[in-house]
Amino acid sequence: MKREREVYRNRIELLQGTLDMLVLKTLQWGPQHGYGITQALRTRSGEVLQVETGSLYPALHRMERHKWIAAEWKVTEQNQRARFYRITAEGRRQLANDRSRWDTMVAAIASILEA
Amino acid sequence: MKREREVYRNRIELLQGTLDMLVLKTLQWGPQHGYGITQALRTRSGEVLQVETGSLYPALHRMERHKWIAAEWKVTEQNQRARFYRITAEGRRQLANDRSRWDTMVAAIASILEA
DNA sequence: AGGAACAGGTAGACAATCTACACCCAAGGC
DNA sequence: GCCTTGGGTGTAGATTGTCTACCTGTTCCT
Repeated sequence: MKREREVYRNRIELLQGTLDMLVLKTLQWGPQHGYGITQALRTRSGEVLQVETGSLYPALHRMERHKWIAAEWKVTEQNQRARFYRITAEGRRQLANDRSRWDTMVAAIASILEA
Repeated sequence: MKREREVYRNRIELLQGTLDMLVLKTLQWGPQHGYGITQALRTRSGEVLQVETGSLYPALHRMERHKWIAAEWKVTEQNQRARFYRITAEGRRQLANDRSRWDTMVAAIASILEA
């Protein structure tokens, strides 16, 4: 287990399967590019969530294939080209689904931990 | 992704890495054998958490190797031989650690989802 | 004799994530 | 002109926990 490493870092590996939900949620705030998503998740979580590029980009491509998000090349405020993603209607459905599953699971775990 | 399956079942695959924590917590209520742990988690979570034997037994063996739990063959009330596990001091430390990480992550996710 | 429930277990596939790279561009300093 | 820093996208390969789908054996009840 990776958890045996001496230094614990707050990678989302602990919550495998929640990255998609987090990305979809981020895109609900407005279109964003990969780098921007990473930063948004980091700052909005109080520096807790660190998404690796090796996790993020495959996830974005996967979600694009599933048509949960749609992409477009644009130029950033820094005048750099970047791939902007926006959430689709299907993505919103997926997000609602993920959230409901997440809430159920967290409640279930809580009922165990607080027993 | 496994999540593409039509029927969603509440397997802990969604929260990969939390099984150890749940098992340790269960053992804090008292020594228990594998089959009993599965049932305890299922009933105490309101039938939400379904731990597969193919996940549980490898996890138990892993945790025994790490000395988080210790095992002993005994006979159940049903007069069947079973391997009873109890949590060790190291296991309690691990549990505290896991819990703290879990709480941090859940709070971080919540801060994203509720933004 | 047969079946349901109890109990432990494994082999092999799967898939998300991580580590560690590579590449390109823009802006600013010197 | 050159170099560094930060922005931005991406992949290959390894790791690893979990799942699916099996198997074995026992006890108890009818």
